[in-house]
Amino acid sequence: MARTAEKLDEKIRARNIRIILDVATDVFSRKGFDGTRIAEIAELAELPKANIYYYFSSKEEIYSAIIARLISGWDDALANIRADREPAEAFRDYIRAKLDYTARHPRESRLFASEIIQGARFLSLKDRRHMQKATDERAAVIEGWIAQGRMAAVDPRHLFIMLWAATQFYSDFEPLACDALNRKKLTAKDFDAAAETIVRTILGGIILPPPSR
Amino acid sequence: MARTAEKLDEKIRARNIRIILDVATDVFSRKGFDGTRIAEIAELAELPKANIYYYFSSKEEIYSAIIARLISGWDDALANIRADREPAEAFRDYIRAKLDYTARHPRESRLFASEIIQGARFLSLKDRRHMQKATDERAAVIEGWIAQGRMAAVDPRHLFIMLWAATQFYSDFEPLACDALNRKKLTAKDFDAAAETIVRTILGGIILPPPSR
DNA sequence: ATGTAACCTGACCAAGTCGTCAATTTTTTA
DNA sequence: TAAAAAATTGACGACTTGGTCAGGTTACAT
Repeated sequence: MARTAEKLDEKIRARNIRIILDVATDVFSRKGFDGTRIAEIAELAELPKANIYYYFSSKEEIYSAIIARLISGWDDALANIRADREPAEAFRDYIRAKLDYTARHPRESRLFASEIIQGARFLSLKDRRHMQKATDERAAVIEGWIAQGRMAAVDPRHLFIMLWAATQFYSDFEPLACDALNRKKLTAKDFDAAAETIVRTILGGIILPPPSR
Repeated sequence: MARTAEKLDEKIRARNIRIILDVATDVFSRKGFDGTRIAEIAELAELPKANIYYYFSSKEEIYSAIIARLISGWDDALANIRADREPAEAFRDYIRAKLDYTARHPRESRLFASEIIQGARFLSLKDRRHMQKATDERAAVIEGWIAQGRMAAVDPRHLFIMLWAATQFYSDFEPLACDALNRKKLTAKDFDAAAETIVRTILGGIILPPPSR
């Protein structure tokens, strides 16, 4: 019967596709699109190379599948920027959520970064539009806060870029972050300190008012 | 005579090497190390491929030469962080200098970023130590400012990471920046607005004090 | 049991890759 | 101008790559 067939079908397909995407994420994030060999993905997935091509018709298809999968992850963090929230708390939660996500998914983060650096060749127009729309909406929220006098009048789009950049950095450029912090590897504590610094700097600035009197 | 020989030697050698490094920077920055074909470098340099190998013994040698060349560029921006300066002005000038450099050398910036993302495979230990030392020295300056009560007590190393990340972003992730700002291409005005936003946000924070009274 | 659809895979290919080399031309020196 | 040094280059070879395919096996419905 079709139902049972589909079920097993799902099981084997789903399992293999999951494994392939999983190890492919790892390799792509370390070697980039061109540096990645299908043979290496096959090896790590413990499948013959031809079997990879049974599920995916090309290297690009695997790559695109990974990108499409990870974009939605950022939406959750962005959801913190809502008009009905207190700006300070919204930004704090956003920064923490974004850092948390990037700390938990460094490979996806790096893969995406390397894709953008090389010109966003495989980032679908749909995904780009989705991200643009998300940015537009949050920018509107921030402009509302500014109009209400609850925030300084900064360009919300550049502000987003700043936050995105600061949070991504720790995963994307981990070797640089390690050097800057004198670490062999980044720990959860380092991500906490990063959140602390970013939140404090963004919210309050770093320059103290001159001593009163 | 040796002097004359060296002179012409310099001319032809220097010229070809300059051309090769120049076009190689372009290709490497767009395609990454593995994606770059020596044949393409040769074509753009208008030299036969074998001639490239007359000056460089491998693809890696070209790549490393480029990296070594660009690191010194950042030192100039960092020079703004000096103990004898007013913190606010020092940071403003640093941010502007860094953004200016990255706007003028986007290819080098991207090449470096892609090198780091892929694990800093070819970044020499010497270069890494150099960057670490530069960070250490500026961190000490900032700690001095904090001790003097001229700055909020933020972790200077995370602060540097923030500034580095925010300034690099516009070149490294230009497609994302374009999407976020609704642009086809970034202009000098956009870099000005970026500097304005970063400086204002970092220095003063974005949260206004509650209206007095 | 048996037919069928899904799944698996070793062997293969055409296209491209980096890097080499021997032979030639150009430039410099004496 | 002749010898030497530097620069140039077409052709080539060993190797790797993404992708194909025909023929096999496994899982399942009936």
